[in-house]
Amino acid sequence: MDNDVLRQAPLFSSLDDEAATALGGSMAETKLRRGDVLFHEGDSGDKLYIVTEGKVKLGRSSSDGRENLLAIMGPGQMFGELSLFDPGPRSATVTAVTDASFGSLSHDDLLRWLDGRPQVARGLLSQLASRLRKSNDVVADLVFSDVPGRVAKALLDLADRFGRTADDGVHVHHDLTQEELAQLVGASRETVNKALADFASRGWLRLEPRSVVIMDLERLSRRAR
Amino acid sequence: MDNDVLRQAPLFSSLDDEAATALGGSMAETKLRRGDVLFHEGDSGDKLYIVTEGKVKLGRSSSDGRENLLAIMGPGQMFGELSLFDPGPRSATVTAVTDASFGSLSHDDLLRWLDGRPQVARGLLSQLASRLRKSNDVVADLVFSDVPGRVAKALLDLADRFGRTADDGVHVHHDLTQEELAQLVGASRETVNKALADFASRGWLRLEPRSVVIMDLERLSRRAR
DNA sequence: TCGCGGTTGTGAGCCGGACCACGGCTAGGA
DNA sequence: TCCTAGCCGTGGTCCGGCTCACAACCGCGA
Repeated sequence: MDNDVLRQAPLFSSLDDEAATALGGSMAETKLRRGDVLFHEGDSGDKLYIVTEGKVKLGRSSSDGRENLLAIMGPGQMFGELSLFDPGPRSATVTAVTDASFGSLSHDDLLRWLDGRPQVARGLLSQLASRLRKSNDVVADLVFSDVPGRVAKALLDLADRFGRTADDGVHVHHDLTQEELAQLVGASRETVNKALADFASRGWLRLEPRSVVIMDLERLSRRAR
Repeated sequence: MDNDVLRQAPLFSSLDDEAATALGGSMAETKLRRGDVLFHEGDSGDKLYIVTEGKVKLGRSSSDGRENLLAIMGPGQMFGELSLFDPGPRSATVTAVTDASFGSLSHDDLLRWLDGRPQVARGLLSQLASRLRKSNDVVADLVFSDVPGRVAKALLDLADRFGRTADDGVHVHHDLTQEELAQLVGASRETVNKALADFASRGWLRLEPRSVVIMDLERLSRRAR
């Protein structure tokens, strides 16, 4: 396993080298191609995954087939922890949006790890707490903001995590289709497209396939609030 | 502190008597009257609270003053844990919906407790995981369901936690005004009122002030999905 | 007893955004 | 090289739900 990437994960950042190496040793590696599904909502399974390369989407679908994305996860981020501590089927489907690889850890291995190392438990708790805070923020956005506002916020979040600053703006290769972006903000593809077109016509950003270049972070942030 | 109520809290249910008594000993007690605020969104503070009596609402408000309720908490339920593990200001305002009392535990006391007792850490993790799962469900409902559907779901949840079954139906003294119910499901007071009136006219429930009697759980559940 | 603030019931009008229907564009496979 | 499948851009229509407006009601304190 690639220790450097593991160390990016908030969960492991506080571990000393020996501990990180030992934990890395008990992890298995998985690889996926764009579009491949790692597991489906409703599946059983108790593995925890950490993205080492690429991006995945966590999604759920309604009874009539519509989709909603809970999150996009990139290198260093962790998912699947719900099934570890709140037993039950997987609550979301995980699909690769780019070719991607992961380290995985089983329930048993992790629990063995937890008992001796209170700082790992502390790390997991703060990880979950921060996820919960974010999820509550998403709820507030759905209630308070309109679609353009939510699109702006999503772009800023993606820029924060995946953006590279250049002299013509922040390049964000989010790797999402507008359809996926729409599912992420809980809106229709058409409405999201119109919001993006509007932002572009104001000169706040430039659209590229599966990618945007943000030219005016300031105004975009204001629109997000 | 009242040990019996503490034992209802999932967090403490697995503790033996000695441990529960010891933890109870380090807790302080707080009481509030209906309408009183325990703390505001944005306040600093690192206390964890457990409701021993009554109900509270956790809410956040938008910049333009509108409100949104994240949850209603009753006896045995815990809140304020976010500030424990994800340092930062309180993310919601907590207000008493009925006269209420709480036990509280400080950050330091809890951490002292955590180190020696892996099963408490396990309990906290599963508590947070379950909260996260619920929060994700709320997001899905906001995206997929219409207002009557969300109202039905909220009533069923309240019935599950606070309802008493009698021969004329399940009596749910939720203690919420229709305004508060509306904030809980992310809709306007008027729309919620119309949804309730519609359910009542179909004979699924009977409306009473700050309370409902559910007469047809079956159909209400179907409407919720 | 009489207001009076907070709550509940209900109608009218308007608007954001979903849904539908295209047409153009691009990339990848035969 | 063309053909096809997925994307992307953009109009038109319609409807759920928000806002506004007002009336009835209930309990409570002066």
